[in-house]
Amino acid sequence: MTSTPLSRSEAKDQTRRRLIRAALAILDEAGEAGLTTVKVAKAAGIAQSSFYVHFKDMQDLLRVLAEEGGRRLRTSMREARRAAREAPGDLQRHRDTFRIPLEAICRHPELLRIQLRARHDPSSSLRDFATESAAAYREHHAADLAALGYTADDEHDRRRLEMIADGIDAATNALAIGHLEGRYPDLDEAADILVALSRGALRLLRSSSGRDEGPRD
Amino acid sequence: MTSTPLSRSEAKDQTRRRLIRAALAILDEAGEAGLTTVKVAKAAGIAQSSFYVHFKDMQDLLRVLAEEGGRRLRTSMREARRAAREAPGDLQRHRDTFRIPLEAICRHPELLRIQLRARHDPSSSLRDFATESAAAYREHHAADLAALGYTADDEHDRRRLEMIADGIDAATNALAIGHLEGRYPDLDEAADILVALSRGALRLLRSSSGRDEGPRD
DNA sequence: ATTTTCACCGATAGTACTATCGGTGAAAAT
DNA sequence: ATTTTCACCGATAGTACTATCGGTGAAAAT
Repeated sequence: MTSTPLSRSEAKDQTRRRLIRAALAILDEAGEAGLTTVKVAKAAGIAQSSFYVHFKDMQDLLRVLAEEGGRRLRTSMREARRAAREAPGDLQRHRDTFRIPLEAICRHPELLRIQLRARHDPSSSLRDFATESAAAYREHHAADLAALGYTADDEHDRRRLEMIADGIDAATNALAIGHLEGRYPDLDEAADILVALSRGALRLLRSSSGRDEGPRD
Repeated sequence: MTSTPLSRSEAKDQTRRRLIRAALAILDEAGEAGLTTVKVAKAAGIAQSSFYVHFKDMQDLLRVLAEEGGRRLRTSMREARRAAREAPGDLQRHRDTFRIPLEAICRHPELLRIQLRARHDPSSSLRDFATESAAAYREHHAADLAALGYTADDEHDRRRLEMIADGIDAATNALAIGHLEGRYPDLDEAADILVALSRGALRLLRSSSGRDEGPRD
């Protein structure tokens, strides 16, 4: 009701944000194939041709979405890891290590869905982004494990760490999606499963490392 | 050079198979968005309009591909489980339980890729098929675990079994894809990781079941 | 031998979308 | 007060694809 008189650049910026928000929603609901300048512009309340005032073409918008989404996800995950480090007990800490990423995914499920889809779609403009994003997350997870004291001495060990990180990440995504689909109502249960999975894998590393300096889990 | 004179129906059947084969290849290379009657017909060596002699529309072809792919995957997996049951030793048996599905995936990677893609793509005609397929595989895996003697008495236990199956399946897919991408050259290493992951999870079940009749792993 | 069937063809109308262009009015600059 | 800028508009040419239609010749049926 209190209509603020917007400057021209403020108004343009608002329109741009409306376009991005509309695009994310359409991407989530209709997929990349359903994302057209017609739909995005209409959902944002402007003419189709005005789309080009804000973006060079659809590819350009997708690039922006990828950056935006990547930034959001990275922020979520960074917070998750920080929170996990600061958590109190040992079991609770370990559980939180998985619970918090699960929650981060569930907070913006469309970002994961869009990434998972693009990851295996050769026609997707977001494919490279999704691939790099998955690699970064996997390698970061592996580095975390190495930092916890698990062996990463030679090529073979490092590859094992990476495979474990990869497997756990995939399981995390699968359980988060199951939760979103209503199959696993309790995220704590899901976190417990992930704790158990990772314990099994880490036991493998410790037992084969020869020296027993691996951390308690 | 010895040209067999084909009957009309034989020739039609060959054309149909060429269309299906071409469609699978295009689907794998260009995604569902790149799958058009123009490309499929051209790749199969017929006129675009002749596509409609064999299929009502693209949707119809996709339905056939889904059935075909599902049949192939089910056959692969059934063989895998049978072979795993018949394998000799205990460790080797357990490793094979995972190695064989990994190999099955790597034999027809396009089927997995197509399924993974469709699974999260709301615009995909194959989405329902992919969802059902994933559910069937997950539930079958969970039933296998239950048959091995792990508790599945109440709702909670059954859900845990399903989550474990879900997580392991996701990890299996992730490692198979990593292998195909050249990151994990040795499938045995990947199988070992999966064995370790599943051991951790199954330990969880046994320890909480109260009774110690769970199988050795 | 004659007729019928049908897999395939080229042409084409219809649909959906992209991206450009000239115009407009209000904000911003002068 | 006047000029310039520019976010947005409607119209439209261009592109890619779908799906139908009438025609053709060889296989199949009679």
